[in-house]
Amino acid sequence: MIKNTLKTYPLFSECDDNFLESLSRQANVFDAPKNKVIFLSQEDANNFYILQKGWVKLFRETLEGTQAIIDVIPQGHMFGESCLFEDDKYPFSAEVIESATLISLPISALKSEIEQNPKLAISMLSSMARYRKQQDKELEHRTLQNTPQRIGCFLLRLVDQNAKGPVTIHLPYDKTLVAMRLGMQPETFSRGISTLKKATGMQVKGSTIQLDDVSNLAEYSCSACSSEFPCKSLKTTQNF
Amino acid sequence: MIKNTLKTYPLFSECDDNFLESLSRQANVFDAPKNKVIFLSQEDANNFYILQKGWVKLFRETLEGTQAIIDVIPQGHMFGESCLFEDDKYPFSAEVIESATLISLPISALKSEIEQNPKLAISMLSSMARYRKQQDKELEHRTLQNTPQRIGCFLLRLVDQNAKGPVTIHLPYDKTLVAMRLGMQPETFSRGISTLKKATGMQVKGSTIQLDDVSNLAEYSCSACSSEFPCKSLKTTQNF
DNA sequence: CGAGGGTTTGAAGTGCATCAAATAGTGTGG
DNA sequence: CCACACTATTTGATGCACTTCAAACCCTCG
Repeated sequence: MIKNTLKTYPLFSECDDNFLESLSRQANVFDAPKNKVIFLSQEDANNFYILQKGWVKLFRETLEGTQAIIDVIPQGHMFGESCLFEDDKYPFSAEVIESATLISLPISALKSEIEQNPKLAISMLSSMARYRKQQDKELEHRTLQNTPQRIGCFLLRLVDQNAKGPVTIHLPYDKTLVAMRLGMQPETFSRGISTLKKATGMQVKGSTIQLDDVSNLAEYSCSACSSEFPCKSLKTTQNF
Repeated sequence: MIKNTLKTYPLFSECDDNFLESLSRQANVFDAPKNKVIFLSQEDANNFYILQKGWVKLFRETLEGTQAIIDVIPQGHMFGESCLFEDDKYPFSAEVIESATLISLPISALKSEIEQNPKLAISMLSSMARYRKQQDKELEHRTLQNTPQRIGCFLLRLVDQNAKGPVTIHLPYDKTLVAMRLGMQPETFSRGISTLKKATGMQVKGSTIQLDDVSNLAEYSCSACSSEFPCKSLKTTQNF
């Protein structure tokens, strides 16, 4: 039941049943295989999406074809809702990178409800503020951290921030994509990982990483960041 | 009259006189000299500010003291309002870099009005969406453009996007600060400018730059960007 | 005029990208 | 279950871009 799914989202927590009812009637659930393009940058933005399963990357590319990964969307998150108050074109392209199940929802419905329901507007504001903070941090990292540190920081965001003792991390998707996501080449990522191994004693096997203790890694990565380790300001919970 | 100043802001355009009246009674206008710190990162966020005159930089720093410039605020813009829906701490520090006149306004007043006035909430959403788009672009530039291109892009944003023929650009503040703002060293900035001179034939004298035509520069810089020149998605008008 | 900050220039080093090739890993059909 | 094909990842070698350190230059302002 889509309505119940919607209800679990903080963004919709303050919405009444009527609206959710009507929204779910306009919803469209579909599967999409790897490499399927959901929408292209500059297309008319009619829908936003909830990613129920799989992974989706958001990106832009230059005329020469070089890509900049804007974000990689994890299961359970929304995307494409951001163009709400812009020019009604998607500001980036979206492509499935791990076969996915998606719900598409009309932006127009969200927009009109926001205009009528102040609580939804507030939720939307919170959600955007949260996102903004992350982006902000991302930019800082590009300025202050070198590549191994950025990788370390990425890994730390994948673990429970309060974990004590040994932890196991699974890279959520391709190393190549992680590299792009962090704004570096795959080769650089690979070398960065080995630097981290030497510097922090972490164990790597395929896409599984073991740490005796997060503190080594935290110290290594967070020394070049404005916030110290238990890094509240970063994506730890659901965004929307 | 502060109320009238407030009225000129798109953010407040939909607000009624009562609110603006009460807001301006809580306003505090003051001058601040260069290097004056307005607030520090992580301080309790009680006020947001309108910069009537001068320049203010927003930044964060690591324990070691390296700074990352988040943004440089031009005359007429607001700052500090972004923490509205966060943890009520400023996420960055603010410092005057060109002697300034500021209006401080209580965040609490804005917050409660947003909760009551859906139109204000919508304005706020638009404003955040606009900002988000810029940040987004900024991040892309760090990924795709090299330093001279980034400088060129910065210069292009200072000219009328539809200008034909020769244009004169004045750097709005210190070259050193421009460099930091673009995430590079002053030396790199200086060398980047000479590269641009050679590549596009622009004339530089102190902080004044002359171009016979923007098209050369646009071609040089925008080839490594996902959007082409008359670059709508970037800061050209007032943000808030 | 002289002091001090901003800016440029030079020389050297580092980090990341690029190109090329080897290796590991995965899925396929036989 | 193996061999092959294909892709992801690692490794090596090299080059360029940016930083760093140092010094000169320039400009402004008392």
